[in-house]
Amino acid sequence: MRITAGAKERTRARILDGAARLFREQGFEATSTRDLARQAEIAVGTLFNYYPTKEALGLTLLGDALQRAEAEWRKRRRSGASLEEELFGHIAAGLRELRGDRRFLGELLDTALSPFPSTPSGTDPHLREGLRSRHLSTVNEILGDAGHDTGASAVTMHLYWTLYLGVLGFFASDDSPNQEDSLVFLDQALHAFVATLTRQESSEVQP
Amino acid sequence: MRITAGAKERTRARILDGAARLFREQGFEATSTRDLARQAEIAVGTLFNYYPTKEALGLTLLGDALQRAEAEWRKRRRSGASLEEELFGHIAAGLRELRGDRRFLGELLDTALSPFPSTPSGTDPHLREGLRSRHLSTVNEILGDAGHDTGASAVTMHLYWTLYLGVLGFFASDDSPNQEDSLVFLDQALHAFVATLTRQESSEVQP
DNA sequence: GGCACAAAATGAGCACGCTCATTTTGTGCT
DNA sequence: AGCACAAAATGAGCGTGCTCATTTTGTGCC
Repeated sequence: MRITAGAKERTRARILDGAARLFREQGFEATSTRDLARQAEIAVGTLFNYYPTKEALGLTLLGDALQRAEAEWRKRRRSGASLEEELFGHIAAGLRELRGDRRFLGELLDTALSPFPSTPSGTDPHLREGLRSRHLSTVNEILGDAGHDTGASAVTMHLYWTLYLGVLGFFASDDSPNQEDSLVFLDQALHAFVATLTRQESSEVQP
Repeated sequence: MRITAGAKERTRARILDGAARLFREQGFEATSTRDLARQAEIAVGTLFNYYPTKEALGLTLLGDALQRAEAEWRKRRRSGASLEEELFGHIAAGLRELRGDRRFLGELLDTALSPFPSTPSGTDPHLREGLRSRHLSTVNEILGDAGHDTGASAVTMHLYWTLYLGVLGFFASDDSPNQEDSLVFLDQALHAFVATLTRQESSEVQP
């Protein structure tokens, strides 16, 4: 049972590594679950014993990358930055980490990361919601540090998430050598967000 | 040949009507192409002679609705409104028209209407780009009427489109009886857009 | 009516993501 | 070693969206 557990971990790693390779090389749609199974040297059925859907596998890869990015960002974080600069730093760290996965990031954005829980189809809501809430809780932390309301209204956080996904989408399709356009877009999106945020709060106080 | 052309139009109408019914009743994903063919009393192959993909059929339905909405909006339009009010009126007209299609609108947003031309998979880019450019050209018209730069930067228009899709997504998942929440979100999104727009333009003039 | 011929309709068949009844494997006990 | 038994692996098979070689239909001409 002990040794078996180790073997399971090794299989899981083989799946993850193989999927990362294939998704990067061929894209998400172009990689079939049969391909993924062959690459990990297992049967299709086994693949689905480890990850409930192909999408879940893709989202796991992205989620891992974003988690590494956040850890890195927390290490390098310095105090004294403005709200916009803080948000910029956090998001930019994520983009840096996702650089190699740009291609299939774009494909997953369209199918799996819609801003709203509407999608009645496949998409495991756990992973998507996990990504979303992990990101938003860090954003709330940043807002709090900058002296803003934490737990801003649901509508406001939806607006943030919409803009964040827009940034990711732009990033995924940005052909400029150093993703400079993405950073311009990010800057613009953040300004838009902060502008409405401050308007919300000032109109809250005076009736 | 004359009579045949009429028959083709009638078949096309049967497909469209049937699809509208089924998509509304069961949703987009839950309606199979076999269902669509049966409803129109044709074979699957024939269905694909009329529309290249199931998605194209869905997008045609949405596009038609938006076109009706725009015509209606132009009729009722009154001069003297602010930029934000104008944009609000235009978008709200679209939402009104799409009210009955909210359900499958949400499903299509996720798969077919991504803000960027990244999607390498199926999705006929013609229809998506058609929807996008038709909407954006009206927005540019409104911007021009309000004395702003027409043909704003690509980045700015991407920001607009991101926000617009966010509004549609929110709308599609808004359970409030009169979509009041959607209008709140729309208002907030538009304020965000106009705030960055005016910042862009003021920083353009003074170096 | 019969013929020629393009346009349109057809449905068997493909690859896909995913399922699930069956088989194989690894372990503890005797 | 042999047995019992749960956990894991397996791949044939299902319902998708979509294709394409073949058949059917509608028309103009004799």
